[in-house]
Amino acid sequence: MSNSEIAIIFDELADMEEIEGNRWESLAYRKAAASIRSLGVPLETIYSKGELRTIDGVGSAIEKKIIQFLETGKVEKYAEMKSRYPIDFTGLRRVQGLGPKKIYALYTGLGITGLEDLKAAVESHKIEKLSGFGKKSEDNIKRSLDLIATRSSDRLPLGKIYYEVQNMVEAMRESGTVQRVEVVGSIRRMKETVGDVDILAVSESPDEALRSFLPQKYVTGVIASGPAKTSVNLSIGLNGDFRVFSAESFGSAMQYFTGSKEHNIKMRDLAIQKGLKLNEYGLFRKDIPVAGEDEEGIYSALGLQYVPPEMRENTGEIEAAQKRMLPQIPEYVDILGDLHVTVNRFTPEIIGEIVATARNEGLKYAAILYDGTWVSRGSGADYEEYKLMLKYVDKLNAGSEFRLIPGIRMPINMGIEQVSVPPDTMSSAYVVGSLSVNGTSSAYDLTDTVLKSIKSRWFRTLSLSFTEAAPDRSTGMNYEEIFHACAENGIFVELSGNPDDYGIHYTAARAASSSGVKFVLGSRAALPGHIKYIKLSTAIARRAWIEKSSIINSAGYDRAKEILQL
DNA sequence: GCCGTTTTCGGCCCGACTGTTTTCAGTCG
Repeated sequence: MSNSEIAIIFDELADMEEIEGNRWESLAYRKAAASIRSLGVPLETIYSKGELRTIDGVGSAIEKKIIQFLETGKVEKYAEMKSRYPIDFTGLRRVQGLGPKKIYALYTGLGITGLEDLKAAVESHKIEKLSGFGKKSEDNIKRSLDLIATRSSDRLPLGKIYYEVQNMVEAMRESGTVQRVEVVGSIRRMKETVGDVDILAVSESPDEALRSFLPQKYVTGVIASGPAKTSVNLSIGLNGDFRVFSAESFGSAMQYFTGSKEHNIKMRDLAIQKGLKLNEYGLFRKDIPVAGEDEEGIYSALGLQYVPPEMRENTGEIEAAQKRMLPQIPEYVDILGDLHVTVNRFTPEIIGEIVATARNEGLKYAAILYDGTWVSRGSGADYEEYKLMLKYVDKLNAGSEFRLIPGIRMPINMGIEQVSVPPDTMSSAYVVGSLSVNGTSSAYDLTDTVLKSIKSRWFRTLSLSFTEAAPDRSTGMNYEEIFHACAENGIFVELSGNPDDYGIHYTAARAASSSGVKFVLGSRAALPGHIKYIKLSTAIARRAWIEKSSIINSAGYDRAKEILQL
């Protein structure tokens, strides 16, 4: 029973209430669903502490439904409504342009209950004859269905598109037809998954700008085009929204389109309380602009500390900013080293490439982790190679400002008792204990394995990775207990934003910050070219509200070595 | 259905765009 399961139930309740015209109930369910999705802890845990009502958007009625779900696996009201609307809302809402009302119209008019029915109706051209729909609607539905068929999720991992989007924006800047271009939306917030690409530009002639500055090589189709906005299909597999604003409004436009939606609702509410009005064009008293040119001015005019984009999820950041108590999260330039670069084979060429790439990323040091599974095989060849690597690193470090920290990565389900190398090798190397969670083991077993290994203290840093790309890594593992054990035993926890290898979710990391645990950031680069993912790892720390002082890599090489006890 | 530093009742973000029902509802962010 995961949080996302119950979030889906509330989202569908929202859809059904909307069909029945109960707008506010719908809004309430929608809000509760979003809140539950952004929790870092299982609802069970919150329930067992009797704290369900502390969740934003959960009142007495929704609390009852959550309890009912946790205790019986069902929600009565949902079952009752669903019997009247036997429709796969979750599936059908993936289709662009279909909301609750249109889905209901498709159901009553054509008996469509899911994506399969919809596809059949499109193929037999029944949609265009349906009242409220037309030829264009049918074409749009068909296009969206084709897109859905090519992928399992409507969102892509940030790391899979981040760097291409940067290139695209760079091309726009070079086009010279606009004065300024910025990426906003979930990419600016560095959300783990991205549903679309939002880009803003400054130009005095918006019409012309919208026509001319889109780099053709990235655009595969146009969805909508108005005087202030153009929506397109991008070659990277997502839709892109481009908007043009004047310089006076650019800050408020950035603020508005960076989101999140929930953060903005709270911001507007705050503005109203102060007798102001906030929209994408500025912050106004009556109709006189108070702020809007830059984001800082808007936050400041509302009596808030500046909130970094990564924290804008309405999970307490506005309240903290009012009290000027936002944590000191690290800036991207504060991270001086990458503490997880994978080395499967040692050659001077590979090491040279790692050093060159890391320097290029602005780093001062990197930990190169040799795959330690050779230990269990007890074979000598790899151990000899590892020793060669140590010697080579010593030589390299002596003559360079850039430093390497040699280390070993060991699977943690392989205890220290199986380690057959001399103990001094283990104690002099930076040892990372890793566990890859594939979703087949039970949550209890996993928690137990991890706790046991933490207590045996044979590694310095815990590195968890997940082959399941579930958005909340809802394995049911007891992160709270794991992080507390880490803090108690002086073990660090690794955060990684590598898109090929899901690390600990930011919500789990944030929930753990009260345990006092310290964090290590790593790119988990398997190839030198992936060292750039250290930026995505930093983003996770920022989203998790982790203080710069709790991150080992924000220290320089000498201090970091000291902390790692090397 | 939720929520409260003017409220326990009466509000609840708001503007852009599309397509179709020729004046606006539905969807999106």
